Amino acid sequence: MPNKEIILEIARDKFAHQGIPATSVQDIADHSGTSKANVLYHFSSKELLLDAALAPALDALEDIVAGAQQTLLSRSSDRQAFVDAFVDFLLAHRMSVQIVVSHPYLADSAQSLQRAQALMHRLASVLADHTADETELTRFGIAVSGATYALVSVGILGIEPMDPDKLRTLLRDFLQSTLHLDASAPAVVS
Amino acid sequence: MPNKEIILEIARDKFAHQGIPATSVQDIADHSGTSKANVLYHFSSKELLLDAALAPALDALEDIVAGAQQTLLSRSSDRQAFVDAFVDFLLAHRMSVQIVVSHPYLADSAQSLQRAQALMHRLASVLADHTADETELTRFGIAVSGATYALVSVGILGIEPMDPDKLRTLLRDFLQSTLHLDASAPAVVS
DNA sequence: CGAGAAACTGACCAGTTGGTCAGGAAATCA
DNA sequence: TGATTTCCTGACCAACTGGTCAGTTTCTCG
Repeated sequence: MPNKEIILEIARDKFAHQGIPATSVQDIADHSGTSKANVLYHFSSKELLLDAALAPALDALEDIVAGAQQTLLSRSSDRQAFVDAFVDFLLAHRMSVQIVVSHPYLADSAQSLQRAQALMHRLASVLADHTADETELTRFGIAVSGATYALVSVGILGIEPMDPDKLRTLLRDFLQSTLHLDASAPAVVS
Repeated sequence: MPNKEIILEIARDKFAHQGIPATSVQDIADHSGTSKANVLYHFSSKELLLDAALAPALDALEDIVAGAQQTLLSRSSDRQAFVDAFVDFLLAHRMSVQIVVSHPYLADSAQSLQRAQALMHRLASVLADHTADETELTRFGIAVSGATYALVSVGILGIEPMDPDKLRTLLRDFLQSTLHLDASAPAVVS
């Protein structure tokens, strides 16, 4: 495994668990067993390091959004598939998701966070059936943020992380009901 | 209005919107129209400033938790009242709530954040009917975190803050359903 | 008025931040 | 082998961090 990937792994972990501003390049370097100068040699700046760390997750999210946009989620099976894909995404990229969600205020100081925000907005629009309805958007925000919380349950409540399978089921049920995607098939066409 | 209160107001706003580590005492001083030295004269340290800023919210939460613990939420009306009180709390102290929720990783570096964590844990226990059931705890986490998100909807999605009344209704409905407090009255006694 | 307390300030401190740079190892390739 | 590129480092920089302190202004109250 190349050293670069290790640094990214550590960076994700630190950014997620200590917050971006509280995580110094020095810090990441130390835990990666290298020097600060080397980290900056590979990634030029702290911001670009963050961008590199979040890139895989954002690419994955991009795919999900594109997929949802294509099917328009009109059929029940489409929506079912979407939720599954989204939950898989959350679990696969939990660190990155945690980073993005817990730093909304840094959106204009880091490109990747801005990109993430734009993606979420697009996804919300699709889910809200292109109406950009205020309530529906907020509901989506609740669902995503809440689901994210479950991922990092070590957070506020200080409880231990759950069993992955149990978590996956919980998230699926939660999203299904919150997004009103569980019932038969309410009107979706504009 | 005494200058001290202004500083606390600014501090809450800055801590909530920029994050605690990214908000310097200098920053707060500037926006309060005073000097850094004066801020530290009143609050001794950044940490104690944070404690002072969060105190009102934590006191209010303490009351809510104590109330819930007393009634044990066994009657439907009790639970109804709890949700109402909790939503009122969220709306009244949205800045403080945002601060606490978005800085779980600083829990051991600030007393008030630790206290907040303990309070949430207590509340979760009461809601989970003293069973400390893993799933139920996580569900509570989802609800609180998700509801909090709605408060700061300027966050990820970059949408405008909602009309307070609409928001209040949305939060109430959301909590009711997520906490399974809406139906008649499932068994609660141990 | 005048004394004492409270509020407030600029200058200063040691430590840390992100970032640069000249140069040393290590790998690659002829 | 030697030349070149890639990887990596310590030393250094200006800017900023939280915090201290000696001294000044402003308020309070007799």
